[in-house]
Amino acid sequence: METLSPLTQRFILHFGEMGSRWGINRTVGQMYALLYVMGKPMNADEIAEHLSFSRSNVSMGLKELQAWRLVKLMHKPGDRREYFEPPKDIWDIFKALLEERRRREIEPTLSMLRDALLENPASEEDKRAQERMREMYQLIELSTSWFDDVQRLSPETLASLMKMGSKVGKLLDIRDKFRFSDKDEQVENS
Amino acid sequence: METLSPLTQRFILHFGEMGSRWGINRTVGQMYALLYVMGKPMNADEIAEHLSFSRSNVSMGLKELQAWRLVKLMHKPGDRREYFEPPKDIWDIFKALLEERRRREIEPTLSMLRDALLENPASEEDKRAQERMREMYQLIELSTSWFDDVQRLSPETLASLMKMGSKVGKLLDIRDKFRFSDKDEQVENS
DNA sequence: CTAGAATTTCAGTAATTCGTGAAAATTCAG
DNA sequence: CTGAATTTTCACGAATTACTGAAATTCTAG
Repeated sequence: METLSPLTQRFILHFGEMGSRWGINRTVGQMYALLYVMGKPMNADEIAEHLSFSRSNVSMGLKELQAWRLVKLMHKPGDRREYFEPPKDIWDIFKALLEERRRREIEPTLSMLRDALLENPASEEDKRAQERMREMYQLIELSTSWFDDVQRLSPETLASLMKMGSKVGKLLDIRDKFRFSDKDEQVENS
Repeated sequence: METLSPLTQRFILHFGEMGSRWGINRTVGQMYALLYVMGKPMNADEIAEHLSFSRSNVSMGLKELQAWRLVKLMHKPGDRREYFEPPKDIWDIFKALLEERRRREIEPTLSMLRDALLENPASEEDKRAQERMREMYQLIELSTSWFDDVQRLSPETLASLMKMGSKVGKLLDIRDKFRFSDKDEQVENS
């Protein structure tokens, strides 16, 4: 850690602290921050060296970062060791993060709700419970499938979409002018 | 817990398990699930009773849920105890969740990055580090301010936006056509 | 193949987080 | 005011999670 500039150190320490809030642990957060800020491939020993972690901890951490697809494994010619680096395009990082989070935090709930909704209610209490669950299911389903769709957009389109901000709402009005008299062509198709 | 139907129990237990992934703990997750699925205001003793938690744990948990704005405090006339219930509109829950998460998980990083970027680089290493930080800053800034904007939309607009999915991208093309021409005269030929 | 270089596994300890009960504080009806 | 009802605080043991070093495994140059 003393091998790094104060600026870099602060960055890394911050990611360590935040790590817990993000569902990864402190050391994994620091490892990611190091790789990100250095912006060049590093091997496990270098990481362990810079951060003064045990070699085995680094190994674990890198495995986790790979599971999150936040780092990629690569090799240098003539060097047997494995090198790691974050995706160069920050949008890829962003997407990986959202996607993985969805897989871990949303998907299991969705499938649990699906199951619960299939069951037939044994009581009035169950009926009402299922009603609540259905609301939840529909919202999650809607927002994740929206997310799927949007994720397929190119970074550029995505960026300009975001830059528009709430003006996107106004676009809906414009779009409505195109709607002519087609019945089911309203929201689903355009 | 035995006072609840099996269906409800499963729902609650699931939220307990997921709790950890969501950055809240098991018991808080269960408390929320109970309140959500019952769909009616409950007081702390009732919650402790149903879930067999200590009264003090329920008190802590409710405080945390309030901090997340996932439950509201209310009173029943002629009853001194405090009752809790989740917001009735599920969109409000959704927004509260996103907003709070942003406040806790994003905001601190944003401000750390702002600070780091103000500093003037002491070395080439710092220059490159700042460059990486700037990329990150811009992405986060862009997506959170977008989120701010979108959050202001009405639930209906938001819902139809989501239902459009990636077709929103196509709208951008339409919009571009307007940008380079006059106004509503374009409408007829599409 | 083999030897050593590189990585992973894992058992054990350290550190953190959780949940409880007892006690303190707050609230409000009378 | 008073005191009973209600809620909150907090220290402590229980449970979970994180990190390490040693040993095992995998890999590849020769």
